[in-house]
Amino acid sequence: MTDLLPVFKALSDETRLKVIKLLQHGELCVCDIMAAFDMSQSKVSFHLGVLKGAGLVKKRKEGKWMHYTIDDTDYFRRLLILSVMEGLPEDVVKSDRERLHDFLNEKVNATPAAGNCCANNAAVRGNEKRRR
Amino acid sequence: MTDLLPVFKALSDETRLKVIKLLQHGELCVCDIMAAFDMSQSKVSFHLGVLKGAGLVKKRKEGKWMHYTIDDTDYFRRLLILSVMEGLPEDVVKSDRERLHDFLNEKVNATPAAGNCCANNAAVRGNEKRRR
DNA sequence: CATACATATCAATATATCTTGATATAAGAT
DNA sequence: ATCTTATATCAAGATATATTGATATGTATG
Repeated sequence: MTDLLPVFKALSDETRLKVIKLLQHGELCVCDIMAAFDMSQSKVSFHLGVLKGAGLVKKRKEGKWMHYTIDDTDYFRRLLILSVMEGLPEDVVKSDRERLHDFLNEKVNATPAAGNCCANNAAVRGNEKRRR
Repeated sequence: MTDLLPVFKALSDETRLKVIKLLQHGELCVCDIMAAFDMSQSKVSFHLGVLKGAGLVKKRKEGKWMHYTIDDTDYFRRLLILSVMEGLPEDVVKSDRERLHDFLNEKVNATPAAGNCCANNAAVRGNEKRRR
């Protein structure tokens, strides 16, 4: 088994636990997560980087986008992931899932001419502040 | 299940993982752990406090001594503890177990007149420095 | 009761981790 | 080619956590 410490460190942050929970139902790209949590881009990237470093998520590049998923190749990590899914009550991420849902809808409907993920979405330009 | 975060936080420190590992074969008092790791008293107390706060160990008072053990009442924690026991290779704590072993021997043999745990042991008075 | 001992706690400092805002890079679109 | 978009990375500041040395508390011992 690999080094335990980085895995536990990666799991010892509320934001990252919520990111894991959000990934429960499948792949999301960075801007989906930004929209869901109304969180700045660098913050999201940072936390995804930590999760990646601990082998808890993996990424897949597709054009401009980077898609993240739960990495369930290792048994120990999968077990931890499972306990996060089980242990974090769904209502902790309720509003986040709602924002995500809305955002994904806009993506489908309102996408302009070409394949822009979120150009038309205000939550995208790192503006947690502006919105509050 | 209880709050995950404090549990993962408690596990995200090398010293505490080693303390858990050291407790694998049963109860130890604070000064045993001090001797094993050649570590200051307040440092040991601090880390035991964090583990206690996360429900990963429990304590039992006996006279002047405080004995700590793995707390295996909760299923999720027990599982994590198990992965620490399995995941931390034994040689990470090899020299610590040796020091512990020596210390426990001294305790049995050289204990003066009355029930002093470690009055006669140099490792006891918080002197990591002096020994190196 | 005065003293030694085992442990806990506290204040100050040191260190690690997160957050923010800015800039860099790479892929598409125009 | 140039501009826009998506993401990563970096430096600076903010916050959290760990370490140290000192003091406090409870318990036995002389």
